[in-house]
Amino acid sequence: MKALNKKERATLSAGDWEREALELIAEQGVPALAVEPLARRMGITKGSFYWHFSSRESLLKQALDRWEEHDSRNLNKALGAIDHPRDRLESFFRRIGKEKLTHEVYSELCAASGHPQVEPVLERVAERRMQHLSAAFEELGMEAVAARRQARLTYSVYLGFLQLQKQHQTPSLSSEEFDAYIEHVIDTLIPS
Amino acid sequence: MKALNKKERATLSAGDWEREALELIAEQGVPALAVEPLARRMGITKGSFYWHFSSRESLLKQALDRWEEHDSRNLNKALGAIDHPRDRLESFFRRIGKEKLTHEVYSELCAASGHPQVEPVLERVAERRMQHLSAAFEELGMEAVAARRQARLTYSVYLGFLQLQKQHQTPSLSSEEFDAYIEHVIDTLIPS
DNA sequence: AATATTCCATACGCCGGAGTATGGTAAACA
DNA sequence: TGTTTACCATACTCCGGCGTATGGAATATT
Repeated sequence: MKALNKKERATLSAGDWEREALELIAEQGVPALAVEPLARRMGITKGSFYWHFSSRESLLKQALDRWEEHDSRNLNKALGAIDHPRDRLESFFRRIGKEKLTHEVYSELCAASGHPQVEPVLERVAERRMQHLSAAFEELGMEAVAARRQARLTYSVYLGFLQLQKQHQTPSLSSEEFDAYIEHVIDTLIPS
Repeated sequence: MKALNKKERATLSAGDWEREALELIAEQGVPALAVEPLARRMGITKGSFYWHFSSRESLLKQALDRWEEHDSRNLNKALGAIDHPRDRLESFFRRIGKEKLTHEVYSELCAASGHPQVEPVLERVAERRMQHLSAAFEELGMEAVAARRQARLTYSVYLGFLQLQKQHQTPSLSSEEFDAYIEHVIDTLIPS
């Protein structure tokens, strides 16, 4: 009865709030991140929240920081281990299916790209990722400028896919049509 | 003094409200579409609004209808006149620079793709446009399934470009780099 | 054991937008 | 000219989120 597993903590930490905030963002978007609804969702009141955070803004900032760092580490871990650049690029697309929460959050952040807190995060993340893509294309023998263009194009495809996914206009992630599409995308964008 | 040009109408119509609503959406997004701010922006009070519309929801519906129809006519007018499918596809991308308001609205609609009123509009519009693209690719000799895939890919590039544009991570529309990028996109996506 | 600190609940005031009610004014109409 | 009718202003109520204040319970500290 008094055993506190990590689901029924006796007390909450700031990290708990941040994690829940990210889940809420993933589900309902940045504008839906409100203190009282979030508290209700956690079965608690905002009296707790304002002990851990000074404002809604500060929660958003912390949560975004956490997400960005997590995403950054993820990018290096996933792509840093792959030697051949072609495999790295391929993995970039195939990984859309995995890391669901992270991608959902990113998708919602894109939808809130006007928000002053969100904007700089989006810029840095996109820049980092395109840098990775660009480097891979250079390793495949492309000129710097051409590689950068190809990286932008490739990243656009990724962003467009996320958008179509939110509109339910994309084949199911577990269908053969999805695999065929990915195949097609890779063939089109990645030089052999 | 009593000459009523179309800027200083003696009285407002529902259409006026819809047009202003679309401009506001283009500037600040769907969530920013609120009755009182919109009224203030028009130098009037909401007493007028609730005479023309029953609710905020109904304004949004009407405005979206207007936009969708305008966009649909636009699509046919712009692409229907072009004979060769390659030119048609090329024009599809080059037209991003023109029709600024329409594209800005669309961009904001994409950002609000979760909204129940917006969702069906987005679905229909994307479907219509991809249909056009798909048809053009078929005319260029592709199989139906392949053309459809290529259309989805092409449209994803378009959507991704809009997203990057909102994040200010795209070359200026009037730069040579922009032209070069478009060129690159066309070369990559459109079979010669 | 007494005190202090940590964490949370409750109750407030403030603000901004939605929608309603009611009244006013000017143009159209009879 | 008197009276509708169309259009708009003003003044409300209601609601939901933000942030504050204050008090209570549990845990740690001395």
